[in-house]
Amino acid sequence: MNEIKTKQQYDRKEEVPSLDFRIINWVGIIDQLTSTKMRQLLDGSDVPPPQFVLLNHFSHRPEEGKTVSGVADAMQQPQPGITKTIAKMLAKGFLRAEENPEDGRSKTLYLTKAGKTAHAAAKARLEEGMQHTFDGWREWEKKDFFAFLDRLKIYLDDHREDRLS
Amino acid sequence: MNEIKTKQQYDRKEEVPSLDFRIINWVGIIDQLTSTKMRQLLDGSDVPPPQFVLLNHFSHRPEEGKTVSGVADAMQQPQPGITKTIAKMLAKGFLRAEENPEDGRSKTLYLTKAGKTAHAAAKARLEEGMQHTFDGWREWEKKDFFAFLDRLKIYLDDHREDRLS
DNA sequence: TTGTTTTATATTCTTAGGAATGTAAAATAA
DNA sequence: TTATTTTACATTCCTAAGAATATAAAACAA
Repeated sequence: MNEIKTKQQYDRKEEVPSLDFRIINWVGIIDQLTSTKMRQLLDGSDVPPPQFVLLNHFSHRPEEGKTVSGVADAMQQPQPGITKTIAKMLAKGFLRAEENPEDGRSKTLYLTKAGKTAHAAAKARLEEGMQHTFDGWREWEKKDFFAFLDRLKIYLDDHREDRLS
Repeated sequence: MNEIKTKQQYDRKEEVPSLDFRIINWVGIIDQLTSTKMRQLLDGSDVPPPQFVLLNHFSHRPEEGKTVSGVADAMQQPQPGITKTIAKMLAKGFLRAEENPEDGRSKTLYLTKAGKTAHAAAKARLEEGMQHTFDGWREWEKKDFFAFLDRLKIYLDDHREDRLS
């Protein structure tokens, strides 16, 4: 991305994208592939992928209540989408909402027993289906890989200008 | 993903996902962030992200014609979505379709001059907007990072069962 | 206190993606 | 040759995600 290319180079028959570009591109492809896999693995369960992602989030420190906008921010997604997913999860009883007596606008969301159960079942399916993904990887390789991902994520996170609602 | 956890461990207050899971998860977050950035950078241009991705593909060996299903396969996306995106690109003149005299079912798609121009403009916007993403990275780090991504991608690619249409 | 701004969430609209299915041409089988 | 299957692409329907906006409560300012 930060290479300056001459017109000459652009005109080559086969254009080779920069490493920067390819990294971003590969991340997109991997996300595509894992999302597809995840959808297949969760197919037929009562937890579609968007809800699994939220269940995942709620499982992290489950005793703490979360707000819609808090979840939206953590998920780095626009609030309206989160509202809709949460509405479905409330309807299914995976979450429960508590009115906030201090502030009539907001409500606090908690994972229910049913939500925990659904999450565990979905997670088991995914773990089962993806257990061989990193076969052959050394532990340090996974750590190094994750460190690269984290470094990139932190940069992108720090430099995004949306700061969702 | 391939760690076997005891019930005991699952019941801890704060559940720490395995490294495998976190890698997949981080990829998803990075894709989310870069997609958002890309959408913002291309906003107002005549090339929305899905079309940019295809223009990118067509720019690679532009002299070779491509078929709808060939593109769908390369993009690892279902064919109907590709058909729709290509229809828009044909309408805008970014692509041109040639009948195949040998086979009345298929058609061959080529990038037009207008398509090349649109692609170059969109690419310049993206490069401009993302040029600092890898500031501070050594070349070997990017190479190592890409190698990890590629290794994971190859595994996922080899083990997907969809084999789109 | 009244008017304005900010904050939390909900609703609506549009586009994109995926699943299922349809159509028509080509390949294959009987 | 005729029937069946396969292949390439198109269409339809549904869910999801993003943009814009609405509503309503709280905080703040005059």
